[in-house]
Amino acid sequence: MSKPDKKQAILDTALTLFVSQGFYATSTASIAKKAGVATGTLFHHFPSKDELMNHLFISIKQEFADAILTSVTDSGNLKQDAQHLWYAAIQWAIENPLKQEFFQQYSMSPSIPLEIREQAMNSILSFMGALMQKGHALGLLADYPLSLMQDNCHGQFLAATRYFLDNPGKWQEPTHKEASFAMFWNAMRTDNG
Amino acid sequence: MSKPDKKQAILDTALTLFVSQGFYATSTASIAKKAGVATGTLFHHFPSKDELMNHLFISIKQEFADAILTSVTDSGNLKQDAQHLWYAAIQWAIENPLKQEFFQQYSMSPSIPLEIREQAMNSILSFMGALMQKGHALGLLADYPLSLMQDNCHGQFLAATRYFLDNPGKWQEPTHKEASFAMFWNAMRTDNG
Amino acid sequence: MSKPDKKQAILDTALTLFVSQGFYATSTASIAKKAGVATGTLFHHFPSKDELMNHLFISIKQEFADAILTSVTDSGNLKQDAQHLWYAAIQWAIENPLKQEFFQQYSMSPSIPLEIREQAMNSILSFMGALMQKGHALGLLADYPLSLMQDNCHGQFLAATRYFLDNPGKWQEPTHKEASFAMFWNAMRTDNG
Amino acid sequence: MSKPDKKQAILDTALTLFVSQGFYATSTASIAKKAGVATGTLFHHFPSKDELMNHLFISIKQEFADAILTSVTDSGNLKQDAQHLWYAAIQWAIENPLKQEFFQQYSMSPSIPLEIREQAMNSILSFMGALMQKGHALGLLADYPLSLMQDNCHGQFLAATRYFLDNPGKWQEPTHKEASFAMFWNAMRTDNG
DNA sequence: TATGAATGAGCATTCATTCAT
DNA sequence: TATGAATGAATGCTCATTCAT
Repeated sequence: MSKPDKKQAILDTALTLFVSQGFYATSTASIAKKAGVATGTLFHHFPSKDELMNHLFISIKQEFADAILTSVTDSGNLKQDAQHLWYAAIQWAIENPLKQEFFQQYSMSPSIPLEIREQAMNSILSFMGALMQKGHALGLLADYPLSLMQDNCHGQFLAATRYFLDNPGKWQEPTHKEASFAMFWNAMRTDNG
Repeated sequence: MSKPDKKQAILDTALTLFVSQGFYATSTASIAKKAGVATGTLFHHFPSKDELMNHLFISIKQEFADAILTSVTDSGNLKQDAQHLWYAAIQWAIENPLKQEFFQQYSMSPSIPLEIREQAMNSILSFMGALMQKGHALGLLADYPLSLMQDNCHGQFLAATRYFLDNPGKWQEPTHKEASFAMFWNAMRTDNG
Repeated sequence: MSKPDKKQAILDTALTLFVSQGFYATSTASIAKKAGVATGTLFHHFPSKDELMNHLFISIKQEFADAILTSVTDSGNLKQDAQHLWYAAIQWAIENPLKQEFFQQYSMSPSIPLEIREQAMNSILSFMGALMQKGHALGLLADYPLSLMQDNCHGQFLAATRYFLDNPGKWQEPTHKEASFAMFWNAMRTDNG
Repeated sequence: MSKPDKKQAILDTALTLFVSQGFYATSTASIAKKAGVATGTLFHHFPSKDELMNHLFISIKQEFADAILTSVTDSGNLKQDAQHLWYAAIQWAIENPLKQEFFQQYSMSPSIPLEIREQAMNSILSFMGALMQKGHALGLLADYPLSLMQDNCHGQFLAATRYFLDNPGKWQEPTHKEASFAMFWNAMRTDNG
């Protein structure tokens, strides 16, 4: 308690402020102040404001990836596995609203170098890609171009989390929860799926 | 008479620079210089950099809304009408890549006041809402919560344009074009749809 | 009425704004706007903002000088003549509060070139000087250094108008009115005065 | 340890430049440059140019108030005490010509918020008020309205310092020095005074 | 590791003034 | 005489970053 890990305090504060005010509207001085450290301290831990941002982006993406990877199941029923994953992903978003908001805001923003953003996306999407190919092979998923499907998948995920973030409580209602997965699954399945 | 229309030059340049460098990384001086006007001229036409941004956002949204409204058909076949609209929307995005990119970047960005963003979104989404209710009534569209469907719709649209913008040429290939609509439609249809 | 003399409108507006906001805080654009003319029009009538200010300063001083000169009497009783003048001067200030305020603010301000200010002061003070010498000669006024007396005179005048401007209504009360002259006169008189 | 006291350098330079060029004609850049610090340093110590000005105004007023309060005597002879004070006040002005000039220029200027100016004036004038009431009680001072007397007092003080500042050397001449007090005293005394 | 005063390039914005109509 | 769009130098202020302690 006497040493509340200043580095972590900086990261937490930066996350909050970047989300609520935007990257450019948040000065390093304000982060330091709100985190209870001196301005110089921020630069001891992160070489620059940009690096702080990148660090945040990468570690949040990693946290998310870890969370859903843990939830991967292999029941032999692809649809059930997909549903399990879909729910786990949205669950994470709802439990980590700040981080999800961060993701929504900065996944497409020029505030983060394209290289970093792509790296983060790929590690998640490639994982989805594997699942899709499995679905193709089983004849459960339609034979659409793979990367189109990935982008669609990502788009639906962002839309769903946006919806449940903006309408807290709806996630508890099975109607809404199940509808979100139904749309996701129907978009890609074949008539067999 | 010569009407060099400096105001339009400023808007065009701002659009290009905001998209390629981001809002904050683009100085008003650089906009003026590239547009061939004096710095003061920018502020003669727009009270502030923020207002210039808002003006851009609102007018581009309007342009888009106008473009798809023109494409509305009523053939008696809802699916065909929806397809027509879907293609028209993506067509517009492909023909106006800069404006579409602008939309992708700033639809969720704190660089634009929430109020302005919501206003822009609503005018488009409410229009989709009407179509969906019609689909519900005809038993063609699944009975999911309306605003969840709207968000999903928007998410798929963003994903599709992202895909076709990043992969120019794919739009010419019927496979991709049709697949994009198929996913969109299947996400929402009933077994009758 | 159809031609409300734009030049005069500019002067009137400038006076009001210079007094209420200060010279530097008043833009030529705001003067023009409030006067109901175009920005260019101001510069047709006055070569520059500074010249407009100088014009204002000189003409107001002239107006004041004219007003008190008109009130000069020669009753053979110097004290009565002085009182008459003192009352006339303060009366003018009370009837022209905007112009008096202008004087208070700019008589010492670097917003107006020293040369202009001195010229304006001298024409009034030299007139006072003549009166004082007369008083000396008659043995009614003390034999203090002349320019010290002039400065004192000016200082008391500014203080008195400040007081009556800040406390409107007091001028109607003989106690206050007479006290103001009494102080003025007693400051300079001899025991015979 | 070397303590270059940059803050003081900024204050000193600002005082000099505000007096010689005026507040608006003095850029923050020029203050910083002449003070030998970076532009940012000025804003590190003062949140804005206006606050720098206010700080200057308030601290100079305080310095003056301190100086004359130190000179207060109570000999039992009110006139002598008043003379002592009058001389001390003018003495301070002559020893601090820059600060006195600053006072003359900005005591009535809209460059400083009315609130700040009044606060500064009151702390000094209320002190004078106490003396005057004592004079009334003793029958030495005329029974004029108190605030009229205060304003008169202030006006004579400004006029006197103006005179001795513009005519350096005269302060050494007893004639002038004594005349300045005589006018001041006679303006307010009764025949007993 | 931590501090915070100091830096100075960079930015949005203002505004007196000009000039083609 | 009147207009108001256009100009661009000048200004107050911000902020990421450095460094002596």
